[in-house]
Amino acid sequence: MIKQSVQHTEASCKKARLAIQDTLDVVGGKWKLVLITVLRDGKRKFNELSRDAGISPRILSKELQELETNGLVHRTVCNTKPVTVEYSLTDYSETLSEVIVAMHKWGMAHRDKIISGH
Amino acid sequence: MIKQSVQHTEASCKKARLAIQDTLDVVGGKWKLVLITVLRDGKRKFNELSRDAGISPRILSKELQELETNGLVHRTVCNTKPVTVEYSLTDYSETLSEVIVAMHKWGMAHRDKIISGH
DNA sequence: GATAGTAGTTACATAAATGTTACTATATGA
DNA sequence: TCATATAGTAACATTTATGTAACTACTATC
Repeated sequence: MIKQSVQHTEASCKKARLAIQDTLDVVGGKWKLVLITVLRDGKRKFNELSRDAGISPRILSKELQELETNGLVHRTVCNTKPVTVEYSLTDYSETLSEVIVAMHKWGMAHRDKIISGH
Repeated sequence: MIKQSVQHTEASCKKARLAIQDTLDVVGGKWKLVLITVLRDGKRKFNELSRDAGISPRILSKELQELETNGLVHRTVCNTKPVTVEYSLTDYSETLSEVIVAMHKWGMAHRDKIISGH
């Protein structure tokens, strides 16, 4: 294996940090990735999400709006007796797969490491 | 390609969410991944990190302690004229590679998407 | 002895995130 | 008319994260 000589300017480093901060802005915080994980299992109604994720309506509403703004979640109003609203993942949210899988794997492995006592 | 029938209990979903929250606990927030990214470029002294990452000593100190606790960063006191302290990544921090690379890639792509107007 | 550099810490202040409770609006059926 | 269900929103409280400024302890050099 040959060690690549990577272009490594101060600017490129700054960009890397920005990219990571961008990702954290969109998907960081306590709930965003949790909601996405739940929705990967299938669409949910507002109250279902609230129950399934254990998140209060106020925060849920805010988080869903932000996810919608970033094109990750789609909101559908249904013509039901009392109006229901279904939230589902967009196709674009698929682009987050790698991130989610990587974080899932790492979280499991790290927990094992901690439990086994380093 | 065959669609796998994945074991998909409520418990396994809850675990997935926990794993992701674990990862966010260790590596989320405004600075942790930024510091790791900087340190991937090589070890730094305390003040260098403060300057390079644009983070105040108080927060830097706290973040470094947490990273050390989680086995991601190593702290070395050097026998220099005024004592200096070098911070570097541990071997264990390598396990975060996938997460970091995935977040880096996604952040860049998402920024491009936003700039190009969806 | 005074000054300056390194690595922090302390006390204080502010900002951001999250939580709790109660409420609105709409509609259905008892 | 009253109770119930859905999807939120509003007002308020609390907790957590982050920032700022000044300070300590140690040592070397002027």
